Amino acid sequence: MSQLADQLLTWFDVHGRTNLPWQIGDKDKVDVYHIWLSEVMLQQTQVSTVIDYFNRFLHHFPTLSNLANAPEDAVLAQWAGLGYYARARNLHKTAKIITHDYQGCFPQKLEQILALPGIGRSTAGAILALGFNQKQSILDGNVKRVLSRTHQVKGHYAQSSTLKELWRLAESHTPNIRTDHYTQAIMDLGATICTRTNPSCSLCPISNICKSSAAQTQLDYPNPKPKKIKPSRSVAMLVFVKNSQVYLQKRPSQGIWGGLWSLVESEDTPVSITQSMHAFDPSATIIEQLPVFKHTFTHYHLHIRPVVISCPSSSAKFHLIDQVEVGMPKPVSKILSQISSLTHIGLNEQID
DNA sequence: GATCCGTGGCC
DNA sequence: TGGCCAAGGAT
Repeated sequence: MSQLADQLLTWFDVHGRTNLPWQIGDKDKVDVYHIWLSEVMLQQTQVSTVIDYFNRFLHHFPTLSNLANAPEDAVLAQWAGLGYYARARNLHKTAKIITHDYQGCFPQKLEQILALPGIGRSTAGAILALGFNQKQSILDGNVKRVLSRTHQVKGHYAQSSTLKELWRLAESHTPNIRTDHYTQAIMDLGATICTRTNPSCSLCPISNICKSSAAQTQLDYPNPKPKKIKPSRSVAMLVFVKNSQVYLQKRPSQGIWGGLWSLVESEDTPVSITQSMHAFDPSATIIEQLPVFKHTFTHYHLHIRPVVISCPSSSAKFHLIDQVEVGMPKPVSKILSQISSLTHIGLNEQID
């Protein structure tokens, strides 16, 4: 066993996290469904954010079979607000595949798991290591940070040569025994000791073999990615209102907010807004313009102008604001919560 | 290899 | 305030 793994396992026995929701299973045995769900939720998402979503999701879909048989809208509704919605759609697809192709039992071979939608190399390794104690490696953000510091790996993560070297190191350190504990341990170290800013090297169990610690260059690793300017876009969101209800439409599965229900969008110009609202309902009239606000994605800023529009003669299908059982993007639910508080357009009045 | 894909917390 | 990025994967 590598010295790093040995010292990490010793540290884990005292300082490792053991109370995360997905670490607790019946009969002291983890549930692979829970491990898989947590790993997908944790992709590019911090533990503190995931915990509430994880518990609520499991409450709605207690078993993999429940998930497979649920409507996609119900799954997306539980994912709403968590972001990266392809994860939810792929999770649902994979649940169906496991139900139909694997008799409901999670496959235990790397090639089988890698073939499932939404599961890449690192998530596959995590499922096998944490769920089945197989000797498989992971390379998530924590492991990348720990290993790039320990071994002073040059280059940023987007470079394939850097990833290749980090994967080589990750596999070289993965022990034959207690792979489950080691996998949890190196993630715990990255999350609690070897943090991105202000790492606690004095408390680190592997500082004696860490090249960055010896050279006092911890903050130089991982090397930062060259930064890019985020472009800005503008859009008007049309809130069509009728009898205390709003109009929502399901977005295509491809692209931003795929599969979620959102407002009608228009180019943010008076002419375009007018055209769009009259195309929806010739008798539509603007009730109110709410303040423009900014929503920032990973790769661009979006300036949103909500326009509240009355369309009493529309025959489209509307939704009761407080009874939307589908997934909505964060800015849309934000707009609807503002609408709900507007007393002067009658939305807070109950109707029959 | 580069880009797309969400959101929230941190400093 | 705003840039940064977190238990990545798909194309």
